[in-house]
Amino acid sequence: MGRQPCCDKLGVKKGPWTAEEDKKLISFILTNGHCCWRAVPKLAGLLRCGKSCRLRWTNYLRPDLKRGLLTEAEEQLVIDLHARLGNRWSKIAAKLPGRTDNEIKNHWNTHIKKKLLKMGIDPVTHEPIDRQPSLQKSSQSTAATESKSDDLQLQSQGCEGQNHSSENSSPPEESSNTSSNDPVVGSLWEEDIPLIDESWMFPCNEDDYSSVVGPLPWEGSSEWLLDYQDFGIGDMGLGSSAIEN
DNA sequence: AAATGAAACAACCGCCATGCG
DNA sequence: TCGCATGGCGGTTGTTTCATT
Repeated sequence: MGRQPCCDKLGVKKGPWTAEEDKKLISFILTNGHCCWRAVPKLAGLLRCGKSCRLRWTNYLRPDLKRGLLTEAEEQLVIDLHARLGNRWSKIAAKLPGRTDNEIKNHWNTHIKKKLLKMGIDPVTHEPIDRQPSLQKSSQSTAATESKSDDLQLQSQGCEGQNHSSENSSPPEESSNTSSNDPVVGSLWEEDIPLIDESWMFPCNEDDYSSVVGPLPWEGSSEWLLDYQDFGIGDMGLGSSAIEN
C-alpha cells in the first residue's frame, strides 16, 4: 500500500469546475501544453488533481470538441461501432471527430439505449429482442412497438441477465450487425484509421492555435466563455508565471 | 406557483495497461 | 525482471435542468 494516490485528497478540490478554474487550465495548456498531467494543477495554480484536469480538458475544454447533440449520422455510427466494439467508448469516440468517450457514453445511456429498446433491439447484443432465448420464455410482449414496460424488463433481462458480464466490454464477436453493409462504417473496420480531425493535433502555442481554430474556438459553448472574452487569454499571464512558482 | 420525478450531463472512482528506472 | 508512477478507460454517482402533476 505504499503506492501514492493520484492526488492527495487533502486540499484537492472536487465537484463542478468554476469558470476561473477553466480559464487557468486553458491558459496553462495553451501556453505550455501538458507534459505531465500530475504536474499540471500545481503549475497552473489549480487545487485539482491531475486526473481531474485531464478529464476536464478532454471532455469539455478541448477546443476541437463539437458541442450539442449527436447527429443522426453520428448516432447511427455509434450504434454500428458499438455492435462491433462493445462498450469501448474511447475506441468509438476515436471514430467520431470532436466527440468524447464520456459524451458518447452518456448519449448511449440516455438516448440510444432507449431508442434501440423501443425498436425491439437489445442494446447489448444488438439482436432483435424476440430472438433472444432468455426473453422468449418470458412470453411478455416482444413488441418492438411497445416500449415503456419493455424497457424495464429488458434492462433487467437483456442487459444484465444475459450472461454478458464478461462480454460487456468486449465486442459481440462478429455478430450479425449492420455495419458490414454500411460503406462508411465498413471502411472503418478494414483499417484502424482514426477519423481524427487535423485540428486534434492543435498546437500548444496560442498564436498557432488561434490560426487553426480561430480566435474564440469555444465561443458559445458555455457561460464562462462570455466572461472569458472579456478576460482574454493573453492577459492572464498564468502560464509562465505559474511555472515559475 | 410549488413539489416531485425523470432525463441529461458533468465529474469522480477504481481498475488496468504501459512505460520507465 | 520487478515495482512504481502515470495515463487512460469504463462504470457509477452526483448535480442540474426540464417536464409533469
